[in-house]
Amino acid sequence: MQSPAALAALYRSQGRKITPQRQLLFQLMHENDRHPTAEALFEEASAQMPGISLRTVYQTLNELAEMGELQFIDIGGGATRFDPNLEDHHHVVCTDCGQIRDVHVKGTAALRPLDLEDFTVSEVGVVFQGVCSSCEKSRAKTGRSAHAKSPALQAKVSK
Amino acid sequence: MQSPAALAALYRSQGRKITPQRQLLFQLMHENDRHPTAEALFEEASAQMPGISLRTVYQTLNELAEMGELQFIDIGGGATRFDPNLEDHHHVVCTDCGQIRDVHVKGTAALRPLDLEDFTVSEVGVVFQGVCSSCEKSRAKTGRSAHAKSPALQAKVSK
DNA sequence: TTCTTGTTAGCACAAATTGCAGATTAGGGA
DNA sequence: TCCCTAATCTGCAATTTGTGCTAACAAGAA
Repeated sequence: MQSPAALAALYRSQGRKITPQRQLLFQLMHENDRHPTAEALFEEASAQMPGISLRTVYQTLNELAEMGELQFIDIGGGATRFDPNLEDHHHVVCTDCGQIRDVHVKGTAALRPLDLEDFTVSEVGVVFQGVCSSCEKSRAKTGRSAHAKSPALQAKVSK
Repeated sequence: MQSPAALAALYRSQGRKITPQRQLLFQLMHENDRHPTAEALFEEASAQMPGISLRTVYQTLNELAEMGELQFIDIGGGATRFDPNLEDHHHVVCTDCGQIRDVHVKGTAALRPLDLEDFTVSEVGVVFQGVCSSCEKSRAKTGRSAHAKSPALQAKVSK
């Protein structure tokens, strides 16, 4: 997404108001590359602006998504996460801790869906699943294997 | 996933019981390639076995997933969908109606994540987004554009 | 038949997100 | 600067999706 200032200008140009809540959220999102959930962002925001409503966070995220300034990513695991990175990129998910990282991927242009008729493809998303190094380490210690469970259980694990 | 008969044998070999509810669900899942949600499957099942519990559907799906007989897919849009197709395949999502289709994809082996250190990749998933032909048609008629909205709204749209 | 163990059904409950309505406030205009 | 009004924010109820718990059940073993 764009800088907080640019977003403010964009908002103003659409007759929307620049409230302190929005400014704070623009700021927090702009400097965040960890794909937080609405809840997580709400907590960060609350620290700086006690009293801000979770409802407002959701509302602002939805606005920004509609304006194309961020995208939602939903790779399993309960809550929707948002991604302010507008570059052409993809994601890596640790099946152990649920962490999501951005990656640039080479070779996506060569991907060819076979037997796909009657469908106009506009976008391609690639998700790599695996284990991050810190989970790898703790797994080696405890000797436990990946705890892939039901969707909801994964959600809990990923917190 | 395997045939209903094979599943029954597998269940039996694990000391699990073959109840009428399970038999019905095996059947329905086996012949379904539309990636239904638990709710959708519940409705199909209810038609043939009034009184079956949604709880039982969830339970059976979770069992099968644990046994590796089906996988959950979560491509945004509210409810988790399940996929009885165990072959190496990927998915196509219509951003208009939410329909999910299976596709085989050529070129995944050549995908290379760049700048990805400290991570052991074990699986790669590819999702193509676009518009299916029937949505394309109705869109042409009504002249409306894709209604990509908030995650929850997409969920509703996809029903 | 009776016991044992795995299952089902149903309801309460939890998490994530939205709908609604009344209280507030940003910002343009007098 | 002050005022007015549409846009916002908040809090809470409601919704959706899925799980925990437990009493009633069912089927095979003893």
